[in-house]
Amino acid sequence: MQPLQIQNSLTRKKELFKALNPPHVGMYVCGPTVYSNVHLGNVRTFLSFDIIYRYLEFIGYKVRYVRNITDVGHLVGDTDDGEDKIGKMARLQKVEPMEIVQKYTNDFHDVMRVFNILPPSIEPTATGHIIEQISSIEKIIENGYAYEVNGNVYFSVRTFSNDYDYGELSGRKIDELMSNTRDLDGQSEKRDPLDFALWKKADETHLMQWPSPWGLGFPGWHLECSIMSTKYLGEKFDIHGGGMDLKFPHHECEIAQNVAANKCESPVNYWIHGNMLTVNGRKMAKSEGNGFTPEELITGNHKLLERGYTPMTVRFFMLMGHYASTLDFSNDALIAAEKGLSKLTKAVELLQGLEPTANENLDIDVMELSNKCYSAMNDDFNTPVLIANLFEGVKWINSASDGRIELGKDQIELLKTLYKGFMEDVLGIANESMVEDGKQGNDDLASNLLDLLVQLRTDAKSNKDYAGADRIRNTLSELGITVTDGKDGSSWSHE
RNA sequence: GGUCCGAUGGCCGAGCGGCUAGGCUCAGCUCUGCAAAAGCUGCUACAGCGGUUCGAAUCCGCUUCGGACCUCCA
Repeated sequence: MQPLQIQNSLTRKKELFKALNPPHVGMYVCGPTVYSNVHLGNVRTFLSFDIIYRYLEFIGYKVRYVRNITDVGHLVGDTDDGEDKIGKMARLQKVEPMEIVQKYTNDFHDVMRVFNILPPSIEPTATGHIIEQISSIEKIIENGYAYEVNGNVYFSVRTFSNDYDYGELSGRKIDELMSNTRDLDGQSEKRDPLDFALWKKADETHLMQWPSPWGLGFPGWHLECSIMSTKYLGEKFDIHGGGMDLKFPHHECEIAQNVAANKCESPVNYWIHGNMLTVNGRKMAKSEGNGFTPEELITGNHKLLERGYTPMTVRFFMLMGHYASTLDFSNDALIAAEKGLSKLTKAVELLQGLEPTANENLDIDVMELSNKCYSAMNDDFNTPVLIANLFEGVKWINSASDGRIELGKDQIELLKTLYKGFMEDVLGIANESMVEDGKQGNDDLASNLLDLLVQLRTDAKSNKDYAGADRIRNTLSELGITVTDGKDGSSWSHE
């Protein structure tokens, strides 16, 4: 097994990864609240954990990857008296809450597929685990860390912090939190402003409600993740991930709930937080109005976009930065990524047709490059360094293809293994034409015609009819077909 | 106000005590009928000011600027 180092948010240190029960790994990632379309910032987080999932599998772990769908309990606004997000959308659109849930779950899945983000092993929903949440609340009350008021149940942060460490993940001190608590309305029921809701009473108008020992109501937002991670991964598991913005209070509350319910130690060994996607230096967020959807990005139909970009370009762009750093979105950066990706994929295509020479090239050490690729990923999933390494190999492939250097059979085979493994399996860079081009099937005729045109142009060239040759190339170029002369003749490609 | 991050060449973005990633852009060259592609070469940067060290983009302090969290957010 590779010596994998992970930056652990809990300890704020880079640590050697040790699975609790190798080769099995349990990983939980906070999924979306399905009340609206996901935007690109959301995609970045799920992409980051897609890479982590892929790499763990790649180096031989069997990962049970749980990523939830939040379909109830996430409230709108500042206080615990806010409306449920799903319920609000249902009311506004005059549909059933479950229609909202279904619609945006579908959208989420579509987006994940377009970006080649793998589905998790289990994708549980909050509404599917109401019973478990209720029994967990009962346990927390029984253990003395929660109390009921008028059909609402609150977690007592103060009581909990007398026995355990509240704030270990986010580095908060409970007294500082106290002094910084804002004065909000609607918190009179709570014994302490820091307390948070485990169960909320539903009034008659509330669209989503379930019976409970405390009357009709619905579960608090933080609870579902505690429940579902425990249910599918156990009281103690390996990795918990999510966006940086969930660290506090969401993840902190999750830990507290787990500990309070099970009287156990900290439930997660490695916490991993993905950083934000920014626009002009500011976090992309719905509230900022600077977020855009994957569809807007692909079509280019947005005021911040000069034109559209393919999903793979976006995926590659995001992987050129480290998951734990903020990444700033810009047209220039996307264009750079687009060109870089094209260079990389072309080289990989060339690699497939490379003819080996009799002897290995002693100046080129493919094994060393391969080791460098592993090292990069072992160092906290450093995809930018991995990509830099992959570009090293691109030079060899292109040079070999141009006949400037020679590569032996073993070297070519090793390169193929390397690019298949790291490009496809780890980075998840799929062949774009295969992903987007469903219409390729009926292109046989066009393809044959193009071959003919390129042949005609080659004939023209050998007759030194350069004007004719250029006319064919220019006309095709206007149609989006690029004709390229190589040492083995001319070829065409379609953007 | 509190807590915590960050400031790297024309742009994006790694590195986090010595060995000066990578991509994109730009310029020159090679190849080519011309292009394109590819290859080679060049543009040799680490916010500012102090300090520690034989040696600092990397460690420490201060200053300036930016951001995140503290409230829903991936």
